Amino acid sequence: MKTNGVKLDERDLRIIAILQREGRISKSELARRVHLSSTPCWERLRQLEDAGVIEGYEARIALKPFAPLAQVVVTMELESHQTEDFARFERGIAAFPEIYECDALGGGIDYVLRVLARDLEDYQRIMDRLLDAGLGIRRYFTYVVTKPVKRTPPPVTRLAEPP
Amino acid sequence: MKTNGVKLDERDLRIIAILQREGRISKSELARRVHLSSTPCWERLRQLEDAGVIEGYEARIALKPFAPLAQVVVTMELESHQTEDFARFERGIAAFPEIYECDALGGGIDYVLRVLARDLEDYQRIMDRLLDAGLGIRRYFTYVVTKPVKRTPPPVTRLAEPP
DNA sequence: CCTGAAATCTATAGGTA
DNA sequence: TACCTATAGATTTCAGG
Repeated sequence: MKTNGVKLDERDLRIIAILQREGRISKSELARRVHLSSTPCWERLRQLEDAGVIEGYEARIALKPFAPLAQVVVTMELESHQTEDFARFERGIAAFPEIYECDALGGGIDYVLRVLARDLEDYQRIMDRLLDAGLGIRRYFTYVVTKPVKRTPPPVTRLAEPP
Repeated sequence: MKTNGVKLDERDLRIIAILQREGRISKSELARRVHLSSTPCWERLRQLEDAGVIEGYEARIALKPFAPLAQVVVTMELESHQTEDFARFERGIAAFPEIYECDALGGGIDYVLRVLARDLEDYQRIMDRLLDAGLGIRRYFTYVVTKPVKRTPPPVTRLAEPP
């Protein structure tokens, strides 16, 4: 994947903004929206995909039909902060499909994770397994999601706009 | 949107799992993968969309090409916890496109947000505007994302599997 | 960046178990 | 009800200007 030196012009940004919200729009409709005929639009799209700017496409699935469920935000602190400690932890959580998001943070918390479980008992079982996995976790805090409030695609195209 | 009383069988779950990772797969290829001819597969897909199980489709965009940028996780506590206080806050953040995720939490933190900014100065300007918006914010903590570690679609289909 | 056209896909009609 | 085949029309992809 090569993403350096990619020049994104207005049209590329518009293509990106549209696909962030309508990932399954037809290519001909997309071309219409950005005022191009289908070939050049298609070529831009292919380049954006090949360059890794567009990483992939995902269906967004409602959680409601899968209820009951527990969506949990977890903050974590490691015992020790050597490079290898972080690496071990990060390798470790890869093996937990229930942990579907994880970011390393600066500022007093080492990691924030998201866990999807059937209920809190299931969540606790997952965490017990995680703690038993020897990943050097010092402590963690559990916050159950009580209500999803807002969710949009990351507003990346704003970053390219004038302040 | 009606999502109650939706019965999801093995094939629906398989369709969902595939579309979570390959949102732009063609319907004929999808049918092949779930061992159906295109018509019944197409009908299932339409029902999943109409029932709101599939909420939409999104392109996943790499952040790297938009660097420099600052991705920030923010935890928030409100001054007061009446229904109207939460409602005002939630209405308020809707007006901030830079805040692209927000969940209400149980357990000592009221909300966790994600903010995408150009840099930390830009982030601070956004937070200043937010604090000036009169949303009843008592205090907040800032955690800069130093490294995205893991990200998969929410593993919803696991919820329907036997423990 | 365009046109044009073959290959492929989509959406529907009509039929079987 | 759930699946199948067949097919017209739309879309995608690519060659050539």
